[in-house]
Amino acid sequence: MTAIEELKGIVYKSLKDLWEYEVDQDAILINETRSEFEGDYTVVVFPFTKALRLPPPKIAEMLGEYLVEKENNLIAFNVIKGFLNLTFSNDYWKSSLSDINTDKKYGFHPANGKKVLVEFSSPNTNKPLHLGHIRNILLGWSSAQLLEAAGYEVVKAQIVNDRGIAICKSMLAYQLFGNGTTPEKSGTKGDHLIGEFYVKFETSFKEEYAAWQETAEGKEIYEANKKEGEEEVHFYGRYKNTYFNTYSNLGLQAKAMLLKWEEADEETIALWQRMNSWVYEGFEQTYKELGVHFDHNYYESNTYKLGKELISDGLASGVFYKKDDGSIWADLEDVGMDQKIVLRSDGTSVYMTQDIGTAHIRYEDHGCDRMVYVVGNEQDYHFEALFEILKKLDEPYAHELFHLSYGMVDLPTGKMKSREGTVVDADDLIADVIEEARLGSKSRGELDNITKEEQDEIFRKIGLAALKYFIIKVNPKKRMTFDPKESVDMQGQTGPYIQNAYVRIQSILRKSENLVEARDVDYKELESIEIGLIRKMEQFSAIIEDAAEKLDPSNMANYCYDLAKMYHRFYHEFKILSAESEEAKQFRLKLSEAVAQILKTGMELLGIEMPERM
RNA sequence: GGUUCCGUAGCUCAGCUGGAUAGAGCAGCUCACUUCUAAUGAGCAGGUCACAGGUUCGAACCCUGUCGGGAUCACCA
Repeated sequence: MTAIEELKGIVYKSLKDLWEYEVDQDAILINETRSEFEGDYTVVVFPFTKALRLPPPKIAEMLGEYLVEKENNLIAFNVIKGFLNLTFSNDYWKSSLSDINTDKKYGFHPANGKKVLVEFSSPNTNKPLHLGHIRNILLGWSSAQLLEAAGYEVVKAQIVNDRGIAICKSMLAYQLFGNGTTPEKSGTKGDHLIGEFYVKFETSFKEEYAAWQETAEGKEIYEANKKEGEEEVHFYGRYKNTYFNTYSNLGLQAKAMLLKWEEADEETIALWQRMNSWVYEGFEQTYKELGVHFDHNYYESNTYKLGKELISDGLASGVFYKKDDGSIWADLEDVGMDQKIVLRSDGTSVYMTQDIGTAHIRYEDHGCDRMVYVVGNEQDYHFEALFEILKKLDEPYAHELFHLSYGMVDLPTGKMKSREGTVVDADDLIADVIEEARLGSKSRGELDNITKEEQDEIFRKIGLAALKYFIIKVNPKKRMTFDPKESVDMQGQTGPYIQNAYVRIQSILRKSENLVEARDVDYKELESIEIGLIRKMEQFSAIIEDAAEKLDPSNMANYCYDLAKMYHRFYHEFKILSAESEEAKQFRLKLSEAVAQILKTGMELLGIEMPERM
């Protein structure tokens, strides 16, 4: 229970005692008192005026008197208009600080007996991870951590899109141009190697298409199918898919390969497994660098058939209907959407088919009360439809599904486009920020007398903190601009800034000894910033709850920054080891220790590690 | 065009279920290291919260409309 919640209960009871007024709990609003006023917490009494038929200042005055008289922890109040500012006793703050010091899991919520599955990352196996995946992974990971801290049992899952035409393109290009190379032979990370062949396919296809456009057949098609006044460039751009499916030699081969794959052709499967295994090795390395892992991997190649059974069940029970051409559809018009295809006329599965099957099997595997899908907002409509379909299918978990929909990541130069080669590669980005951290640290010389291994570990922590914080601090649902220059910044509102507050505290704690419990320290006159820090820390639990509930880690990121900022200011203004008295020193050491603890646990929930020095 | 998300300082972002004079960082200009880590702190400057109405004691926040931007509306994922 947080201080504010506790206070709410007291106000509720007081209103009843004083005026026999049973207020709606939600109507009680309590904030931290703004710094320009005297007091710690502020009760807003405007909402009570109507029921009590008294002017706001009068209510505040009476309530204030009553509270101060009744509550030992409250020692003073003042009223400004409809705001009742309450001041707490020093003993209260010291005891609150001790509560933090003695509970390593301060702010974490007890288990609530519910299980939630969080799906994130969900890569395709035909190319390496990029900046967009990083936002996804960081959001998924930190949301999972926050949910766990909020009392849930959490399963972290990814669905690997390991089959389909895309991977066949890479496979074909490898057969045609690969000369039997491997990650070892080429010295290229597995996922990057496969990505190269994917690109190779695309460029070859483009050449083939361009040549075809010059042929008699190409011209003929253009003349016959162009729209009124349509230029060649525009027409051929639009026609690309049709060309791939009907005329392209490479397209034909890729599709043949997909067919062979579906027929479980031995040679094709062997190649597919071999190439995918390279990709997984590559992904694994990137995940490790990012400090994330999964409890359960699902593979599209294993689950895509499961959906089909559910579709035929749904067809039998009238949830779906079949068109004349054999394709199967869901009618969602009763919930304000349109018709959605769930199975192609040739009986092969679409994205939706697979997702229906995956949701089902996950529930069978884990019995989750909830499932969270971390997927970009370009798929908002798809998930809305999926959730509706699962409801119609009467799936038991269907009402507890959430799409953590996040905005695209733009570059200062505009959108990331793989076709234009403006995609920021995840591994490159990680290497860059670590290098930047190394340069910054070297110029400071603070780490000169520790081993190279220890240094490297610290550079990694600092660099990744910069990168991760830069992305996580932004509200997930917002589209964000990723400026590579700013992402390696280590000053101001950044990960390293927060780490620095922690490191400063560790440095002090290394030089101190014999810490005494804060509540036993005979320290009388707490500074307002000292109280401010404790007040801030008291919110930690509420921030965890809020961030978990809203699936919004940026909440926690901003909180950690606020706390670090306040500590930096405190650090500058007051001496700790050479404080004016032994009592002040003891108190401030405990205060610093608590701040370090909250910063560390808070940042860990975001997947950001703290170095002991920097 | 339908649906949906967004619009806050030059730039990147906070701003709680509506609460006191809208906050940070970056960039710019000052200042503070013989001192517990200056990856820091203090200060200056910077705003028609896209616009117009409405709801109310009170609106950046809620409602309606307008303008601007993104996404989506595939037998793609």
